Amino acid sequence: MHNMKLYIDHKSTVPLHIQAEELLRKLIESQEYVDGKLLPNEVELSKKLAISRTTLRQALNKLVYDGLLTRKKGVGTKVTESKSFSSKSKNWLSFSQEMEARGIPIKNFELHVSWVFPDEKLANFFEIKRDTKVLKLIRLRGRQEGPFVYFESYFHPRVELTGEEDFKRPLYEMLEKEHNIIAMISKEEISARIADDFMAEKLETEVGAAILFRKRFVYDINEKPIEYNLGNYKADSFIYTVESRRE
Amino acid sequence: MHNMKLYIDHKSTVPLHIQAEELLRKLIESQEYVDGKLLPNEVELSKKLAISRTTLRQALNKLVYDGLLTRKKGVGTKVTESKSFSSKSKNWLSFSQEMEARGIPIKNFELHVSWVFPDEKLANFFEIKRDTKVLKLIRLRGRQEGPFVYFESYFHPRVELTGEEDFKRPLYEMLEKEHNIIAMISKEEISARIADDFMAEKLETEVGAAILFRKRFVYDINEKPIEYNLGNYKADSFIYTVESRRE
DNA sequence: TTAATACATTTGTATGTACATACTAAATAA
DNA sequence: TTATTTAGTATGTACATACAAATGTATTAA
Repeated sequence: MHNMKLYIDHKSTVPLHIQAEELLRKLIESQEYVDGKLLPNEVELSKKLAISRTTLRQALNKLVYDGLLTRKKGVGTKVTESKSFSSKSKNWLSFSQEMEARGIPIKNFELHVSWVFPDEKLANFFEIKRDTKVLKLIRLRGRQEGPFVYFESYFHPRVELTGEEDFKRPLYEMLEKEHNIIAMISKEEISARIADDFMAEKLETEVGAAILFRKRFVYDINEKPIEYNLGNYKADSFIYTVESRRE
Repeated sequence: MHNMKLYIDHKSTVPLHIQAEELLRKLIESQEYVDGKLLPNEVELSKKLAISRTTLRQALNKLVYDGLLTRKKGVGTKVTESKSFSSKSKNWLSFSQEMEARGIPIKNFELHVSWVFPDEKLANFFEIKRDTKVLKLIRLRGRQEGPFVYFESYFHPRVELTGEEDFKRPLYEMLEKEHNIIAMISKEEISARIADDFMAEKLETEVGAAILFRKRFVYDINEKPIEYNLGNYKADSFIYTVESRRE
C-alpha cells in the first residue's frame, strides 16, 4: 500500500484523536493488526503515536463502538474477529458500501434534473408529492453478466447542480464537497413488496418476485428542513445485513 | 413518576458515568429536558451532579452517539427533536421493542423444548441443522382484531430450562437473569420472500404475499461458541424502521 | 499434585487543568 | 442605520495523574 499516512501530525488542524482513529482503521484494514491478535497495550501504543493515553482511548472507544475492536479488562485490545464479511455495516451508508465491498459495481446510471416530478406513477411509487422539486438520480448496480440486483434512487429538494458532478461517487460525498450539505441522521424503512411490472422491468426480474424495499430519509446536520428520500429495491437474491451491538 | 433515582451515588459500585448516563436518560424520557430546549451547560451540570466535567462528557458522548442528544460548539446541548416515533431503535433488540412501542402485544406464545429438532421442513425453513439441540420459542404478535403481523422464533442451543421462565418478557432479559448468558453482538440478515403455504398459514395471510424475513444471529459476551438463530417473519402491512447516524 | 496466594499487566474509572474553537450578543465605529 | 469589533459563553481537544478492577502467571503451601 502506497502513500499511506502512518504517523500522527501534531501540527495538523485535524484533531489528534481523529488522526489516531483513522490511522488505526488503516492498520486494521491493511491487516497490520490481525483478527484476534492483541494490539500493543494502551500505554505503549500512546507512546508510539506520541499522544496521551486519554487521547488514544478516545480513538479506541470509537473503534470499539464501531465494532472493529474488542477490549477486555486485564487482557488487552484485539481486532474483532469478523464472523461476517463486513464490520463496517454500522456506518450510515453501509448498504451502498456493502455493495462495493461485495464487488457489485454501478453498472449504469441515469440522471434527471427535474424540478417538477415528471411521472405521476413514479411519484406515487416513491411516495413523493408530484410537485416536489427534486434532483433525481437513479443508479443501477449489478454484475456484468446477470440481471440488476439493486436499484437506487435519490431525491433531493435543495441541490442546484453545476453539471460537473461525478455521480459514480457516493452521493453524500458529492453533497458535502460540492454543495456543503452535510447529511447526518438517516432513518430508513424496510419492507417487503411484490414486484409489479414497473419494478420487474427495472430490476430485470419477473412480476410477482419478492422485492426488498428500502426507503431512507436523510436529515441535514443543521436539523432544519433538508431531507430527501432514497428508495432502494433489491431482487430477492440479495440479503441486507446489519450488525449491531448491545449497550 | 415514582421511585426515580435522580441523584448520583458516589458510594455505588456502578461507575459514575453510567449513573450519569442513566439519570440523563430518565430526565429526557420524563420530559424534564424537552425536545429542542438546551440543557444546562456542562460545567453547571457537572456541578449539579457532583461529577467532573470529563465524566459528565463521557455520559453525554454516549447519549449523543445514541442520538438522544445533539451538541453544538458555542451553543449548547439539546434533546434531539424526534422526527420518528422512537429514538430507541438503535438498541439491539429494537425490533421487538418497536413492536411494544407500537402497541402490538404478544398475542400468544408456544414453547417447545425439543432437544432434537422435530420437524425437517421447519428445520430447513429456519436453516438450522436437524440434529441441533435447541430451545424453541415461538411468539406470535398481533392486534386482537386482525391477523398476526409478526412471528418470532428463537433457537438457543445452550439453555437448560427450569420451567419457571416468563416468556412474555424479552428473551435476552430472561437469558441474562435466569441463565447468566449475556448476549452481546447480533448480526441480522433481512431479505424479502414470497409466502409459501406454511408461512401463509402461520401469518394468517395469503400464499404469494411479500414477507419480510429477518434472521438474527446473537453472540455471547465471551465471544465464543454461543449463537443461534432468530427467525422473524412479517406480513407486508408492517414496516421495519431503523435509525442511524453518521460518524 | 493441587489449591491458595501474591504479583505484574492491562483496561476501566475519575479528576483537574489548560487552551482552542464556534457561536451569540453587545458595544463600537463608520 | 449598518458593518465591525469585542467580550462572553459553551463545547471541543489534549494532557497528566492516580487509583480500581479483572485477568493471567508465577510462587508458595498444603
